[in-house]
Amino acid sequence: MKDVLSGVEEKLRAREFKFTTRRELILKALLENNDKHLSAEELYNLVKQKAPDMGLATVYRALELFQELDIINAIDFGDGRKRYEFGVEVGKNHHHYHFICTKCGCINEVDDDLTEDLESRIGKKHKFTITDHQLKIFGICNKCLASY
Amino acid sequence: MKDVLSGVEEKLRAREFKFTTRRELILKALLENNDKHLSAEELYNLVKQKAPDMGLATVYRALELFQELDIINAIDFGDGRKRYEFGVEVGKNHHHYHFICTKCGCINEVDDDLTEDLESRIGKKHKFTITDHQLKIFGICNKCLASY
DNA sequence: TTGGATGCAAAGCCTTTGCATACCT
DNA sequence: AGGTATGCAAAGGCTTTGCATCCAA
Repeated sequence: MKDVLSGVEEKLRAREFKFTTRRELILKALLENNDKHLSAEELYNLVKQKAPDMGLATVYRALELFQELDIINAIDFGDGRKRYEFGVEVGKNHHHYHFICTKCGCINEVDDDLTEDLESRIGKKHKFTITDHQLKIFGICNKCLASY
Repeated sequence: MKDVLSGVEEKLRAREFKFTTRRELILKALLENNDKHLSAEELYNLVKQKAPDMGLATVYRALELFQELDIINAIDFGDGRKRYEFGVEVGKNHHHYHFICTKCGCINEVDDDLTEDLESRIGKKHKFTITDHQLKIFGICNKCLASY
């Protein structure tokens, strides 16, 4: 976690952005909830507990900046808002996918090397220059299945 | 194309929805641009040429209905609006993915059986009940590569 | 000190909704 | 005839932006 923080700090400074208290708070909240795929507003509510005068716009601006620096990615799970997760460079397993229950809407992140060579095979076959991929699996989660 | 139209008509009638002229026009425009991943507004502009008094709300309502009947799927390519493509039941190759150029934003749909057994392997491994999947590949398209 | 960062409120953009009217069955 | 479908305009929800103020370097 410390590594990530100082890594981001470096990245910011390298492009003459400032490593402010607000940005650090936002980053920490993201780190502590890495698995939850927070939306901007959820993140805002979390950070507001530690900095009650935080503005929602600041959260949006920080998220935009972090995306630009390839620190986080935005994903749309179909609920009309963007959700965020850390990118490959920040220790996120590149080979994971999201299992989305179409019944209750829950999102499970799964690490699985089944997708490991998919990207390279696709790259070779089609001569694409691939930088990343994103896989969503839709279905019914075990909890919902059990409640039938 | 005729098959799809009458198939949808059946689906609508089965649930006591009406197969109206407007819905048919919208469906046809979707079919004729199957590969373009139209947004609601793009679709609206197309259909408006044939029915100038068409309202944007009608397009949205038709798209919502078609989704509910599993005729089309909504996808977010990161440009802040939903885009639509036909679902598996309407002749769409289940094993395709989208290649999205992070430089120019172009979207290429690729049919490729490399993903064919991925779903079933994941299903077996994790005991999920899978109904569908969605794969996005990000990178630089050939056109952008060439212009460096 | 100085330009970027932030809070607040307003504006933007895509999408949904209410209501009166028009249309399909 | 009766209820669904539609057009129009207003409202909603998420996100971005303008501006004055504040803060990191």
